[in-house]
Amino acid sequence: MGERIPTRHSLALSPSCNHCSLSNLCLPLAVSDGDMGRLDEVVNRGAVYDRGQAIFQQHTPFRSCYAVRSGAIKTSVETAEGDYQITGFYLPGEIIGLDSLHAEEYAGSAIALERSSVCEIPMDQLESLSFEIPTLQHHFFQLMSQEIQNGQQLSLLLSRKTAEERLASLLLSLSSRYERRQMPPTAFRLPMARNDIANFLGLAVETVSRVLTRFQSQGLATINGRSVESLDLEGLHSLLQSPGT
Amino acid sequence: MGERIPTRHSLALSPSCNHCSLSNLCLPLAVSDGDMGRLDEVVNRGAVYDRGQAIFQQHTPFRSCYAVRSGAIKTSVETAEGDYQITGFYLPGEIIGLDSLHAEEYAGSAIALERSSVCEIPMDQLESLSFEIPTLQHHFFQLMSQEIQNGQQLSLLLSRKTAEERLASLLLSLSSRYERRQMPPTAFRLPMARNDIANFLGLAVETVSRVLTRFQSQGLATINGRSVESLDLEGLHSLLQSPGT
DNA sequence: CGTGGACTTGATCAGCGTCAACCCTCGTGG
DNA sequence: CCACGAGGGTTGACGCTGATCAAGTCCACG
Repeated sequence: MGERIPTRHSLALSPSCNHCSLSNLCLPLAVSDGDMGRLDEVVNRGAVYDRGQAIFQQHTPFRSCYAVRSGAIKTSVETAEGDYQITGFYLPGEIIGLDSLHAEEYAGSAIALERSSVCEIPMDQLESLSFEIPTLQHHFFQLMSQEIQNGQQLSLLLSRKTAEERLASLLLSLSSRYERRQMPPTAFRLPMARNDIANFLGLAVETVSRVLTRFQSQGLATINGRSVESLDLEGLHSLLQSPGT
Repeated sequence: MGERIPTRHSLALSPSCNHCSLSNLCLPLAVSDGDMGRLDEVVNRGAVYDRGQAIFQQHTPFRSCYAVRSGAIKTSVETAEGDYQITGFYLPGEIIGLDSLHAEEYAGSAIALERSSVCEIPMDQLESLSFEIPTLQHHFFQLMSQEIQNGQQLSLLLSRKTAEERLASLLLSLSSRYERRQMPPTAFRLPMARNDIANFLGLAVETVSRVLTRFQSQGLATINGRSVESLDLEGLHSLLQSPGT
């Protein structure tokens, strides 16, 4: 259990953001080579979390955002009334915690879906740094506004789409994100449980299960537990066109 | 139609953000008196839009965010497939357009729900200015992360709440926001049509109508068209407690 | 005073949630 | 090595919430 296993892809020991294999997805893409040293001083690289462990928890003091380095993370918010909503799934190169920047406490929790490593970005230091590196401030504005848009897309999906469309959207989103990470877009492992998918998409677990088997029988994908194969990207896309107009 | 009517509350001619009656809600709260002049140079104050007019439109070149000065604004996104989702209602002192900061084009549209005036904030200038005024950059980070959280709350509402809970949430949100603006929290006018409410909350217009009349018959509010009176804040709040635990 | 859009009300219907049973997989321990 | 149990996943039957369709009313406007 507590054994130390080197993270795969040998990410673990990379001494600088500069040499990280994710440098074209992550913060480094906003920082010139000359300023990279400054970034390295601020970022704490490579903490590892096991499946189920929390990177941070709602209502604890806010310190840092985190860049996902390997694995996969889910973020969620919980209301006083006990409703629980997963707000996103994050893959390597993506940043979590941006929704808490304005507060003293984390606005939500982040849990590792599988053994994952993350890089800590202490935000007080980063904020100072971004006074000196204009492109960095600009990049954070971009990241956050992108995050707002993702939320809007999610809202749209939750209020207007059918169960099939929701699942199709999720599969296509994962597919394209894996593709950007040089991984096969039509065959991958789902890092999250059916439960998580259901919660994220605002459906019941049973519905998720049913729709996925329906996809299977329609030849849109081969799905076995968490493994997805031969995704029919075209077919899924055509599900999203509402028959309007 | 083209007649010039002075905006109410005599906001129209205020020469500086400093003297604006919204200065404790809007950008000025992040700027010291000494720096206020710099802010004034950047902000274009007081353009007026009639009901139905667009402050900006999706897919047009992004230039500026806008602070609502009087009236009320709705923002929305439209997908390629023709789905249309209202993403928020904005009251005086609130900022619109933050979701587009990262892009060349506006990610959504903003439409005046009633005759409204807004102050334009050209973002290239503001971004430069925020290098020099640390509290301003910080404030924008805060605004944006608040906006992300609003989106998460909306997602939660759309995926977990019943029609009654959604309406109750909206009424309570408006109520508390009016209160912060020194207006009565239990009696106000709804600036938006039933259609807009329905779209925003992911319901059919008919459902909105039915639920509102049900509220009325339960004594939770007196609702007549767009006028809301004697809101029972306690009662509405108790609707939100899911009977869990 | 008349017209069109916003709003309400009623009847019907279906998508998806809920409840319940079952299965499959994998890790644990005898 | 196998038995067991627990958690995740699938499948089926049923009912409810809210969408849809269809009239009808109210109101603001010209």
